[in-house]
Amino acid sequence: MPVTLKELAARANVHPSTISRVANNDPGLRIATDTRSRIEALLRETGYQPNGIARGLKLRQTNVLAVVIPDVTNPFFAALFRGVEDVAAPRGFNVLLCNTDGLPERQRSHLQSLQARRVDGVIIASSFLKDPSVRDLRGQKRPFVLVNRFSDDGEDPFVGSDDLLGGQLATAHLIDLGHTRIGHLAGKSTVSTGMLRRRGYLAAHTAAGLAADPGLVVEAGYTEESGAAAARHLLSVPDPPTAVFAVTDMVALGTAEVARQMGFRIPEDLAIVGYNDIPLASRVSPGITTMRVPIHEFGSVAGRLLLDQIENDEPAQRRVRFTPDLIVRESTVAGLIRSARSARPNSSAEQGAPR
Amino acid sequence: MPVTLKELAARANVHPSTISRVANNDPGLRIATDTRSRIEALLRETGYQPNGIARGLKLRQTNVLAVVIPDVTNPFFAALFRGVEDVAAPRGFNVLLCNTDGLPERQRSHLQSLQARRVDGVIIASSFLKDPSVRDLRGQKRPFVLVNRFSDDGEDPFVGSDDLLGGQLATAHLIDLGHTRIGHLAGKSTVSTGMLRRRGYLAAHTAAGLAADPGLVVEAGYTEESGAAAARHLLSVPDPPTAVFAVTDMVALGTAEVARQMGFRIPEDLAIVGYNDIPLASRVSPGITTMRVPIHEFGSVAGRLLLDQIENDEPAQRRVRFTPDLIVRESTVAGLIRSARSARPNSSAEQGAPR
DNA sequence: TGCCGATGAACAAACGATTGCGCTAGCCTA
DNA sequence: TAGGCTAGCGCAATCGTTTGTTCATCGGCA
Repeated sequence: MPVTLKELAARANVHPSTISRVANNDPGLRIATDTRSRIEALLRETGYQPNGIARGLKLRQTNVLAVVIPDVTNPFFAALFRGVEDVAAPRGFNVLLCNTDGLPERQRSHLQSLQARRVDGVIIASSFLKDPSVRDLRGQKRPFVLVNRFSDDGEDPFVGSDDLLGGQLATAHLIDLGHTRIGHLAGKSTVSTGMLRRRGYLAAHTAAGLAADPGLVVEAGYTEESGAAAARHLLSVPDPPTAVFAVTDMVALGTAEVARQMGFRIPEDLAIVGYNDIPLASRVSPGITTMRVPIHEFGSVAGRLLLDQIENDEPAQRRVRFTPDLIVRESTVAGLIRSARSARPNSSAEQGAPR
Repeated sequence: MPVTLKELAARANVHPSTISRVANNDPGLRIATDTRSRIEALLRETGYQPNGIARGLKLRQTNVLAVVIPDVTNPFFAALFRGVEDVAAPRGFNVLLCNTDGLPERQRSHLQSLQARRVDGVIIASSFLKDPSVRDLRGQKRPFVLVNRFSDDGEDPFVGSDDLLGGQLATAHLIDLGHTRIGHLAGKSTVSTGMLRRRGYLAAHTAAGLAADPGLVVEAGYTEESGAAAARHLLSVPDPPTAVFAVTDMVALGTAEVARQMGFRIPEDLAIVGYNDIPLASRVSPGITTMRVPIHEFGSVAGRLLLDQIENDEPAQRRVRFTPDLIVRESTVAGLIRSARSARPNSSAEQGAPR
């Protein structure tokens, strides 16, 4: 059992409050030098660590953040989390990780538990456009930041990419390559990324004077498995598309796998574009053309936004949106020179800037 | 600000303790039915949630676990974490995630912070053979479980694979293929996995009556980058090996990349075996031959061991070791039929059993 | 009527820290 | 020598729960 203030006080023949002030380096504390050194010696000797629970109760601050994501085994969310922890740890915050598997019910129960725990702030990367959980959160005083997906078109603090533009650029790339029958393995229409990227897909068609075939848009979810299932469906229609824009790289990977199984050559029979540029996208063969977003930065910026809210006690309703960059690989263009430089994320590449 | 017991008590004209007992469904509580229903209505109406901090202070239990790993963007550790959370969440525990990047100093500071926070238990996957942090942990009363790496040959609760056997099987596979000059991109000798897999590598040589060339063993760390650097080194010697056993799949991936750059064909000029069978191993081309271990189960078993310790308040000094399975892919054997079945993790495959 | 046992709920002491305020010396000054 | 100032600490309330104990009331029974 760790030592308490009371025990130390007994050993030093002073009142607990005195120890507390010395340990916390209370500015403006008037204390005799010998008393202070006696106490400091005791603190060192015992390695006293204040009980964080008691401290939290008194100070109404836990120094704990929480990150709520669909699934940390998805590399996108793992990188996101690192971004958060990298800014939180140096500031003395620990971070809880909650996986929802995309289930609203699990998200709700996690958020409820986090509320009971009185975490100081929450970062949510699993929100829906209409999300009771987010609405509850707004009602509480608890600071939060949405990442990647926003909710309700609200004015909540948010960090993510310009998904409308991203969807448009991805699709325009396929149009530029001469494709006219372009499919879309869409995200859920209940999720902002799904809605906006799909809208971008349509906008690119309009801008090019092309008519998008509604039959070529199928909802594919966000996992590799659901993507594969949707792709199997899409590629089985009588007149299949010659190219697809997948809402995420994971969906693109599932698609590539299914396409290969069905005898499509990539990119000759089917060109594929993904989204996010997760590390996997550049490692598989063929490399997946994708929209690069600064994933780690999503996390670190969101973390900073959250910590500023917490420490300055201000609403800080900022919204940060990064512009995604098209990264062209072999899944859309055959015969690319696959050098390390072009195939792997390149740190000197131009990153989208907040605007 | 959430509602407190005291406020509810005022509204219901009863003492806070009465509310508490009703909320907690205190068995053996004698209470008038109308009082009870009045309180229950109030609880429902206000959606009362006890303050977890205050609760934790009183009950000396936080219902928080912590997982300490090198880096969650490494898919191995991400899967491990999921295993933990999947058993912790249903039991009402939240899980803190701490990344150390393999630095003892960061591990120490994390563990100190976790101690201050009074987490109920810790799972460590980043321990060293001689690890002051682990020794400190033994000194505390705080339950913990080591995963993947153990420490000090101690009797700490542990979940991992039989690394000696794994190293032996991996190397024997290369010997079986006819290789006689086999390199080893070793883990750190300060880490149990590094030490044992290297020992297994040597044992396989001995068993086959082969002499291992000490010049072909280089320490490669655990990241792709450090693995690549070590591989560059190893492959530059005058008489380079025709095969290597890499301590992890990440190191194997770095090796493959470097080998390709240096003009080695895989597996014709250089065969590569990894360890862990992370999802990436089956997705890259050529697929990486590796030793499969049940990663998710590492986490879930460790979580269960830890929770049992916490809830039953017993030491539960169990050690669980899984036997790894050799998964052969194209990085050691050319011309394999790359079907989905053989290239992707197969859930019906025989998993190593605890022994 | 008087006593006893249930019954129903209040009381109060924790848990371990933080912090505004009050108290007691000692010293200086007038 | 009395009064006041200040340095150096102690006091005690507080954060929100939990839980052993006590207390009042009431009905029943002798």
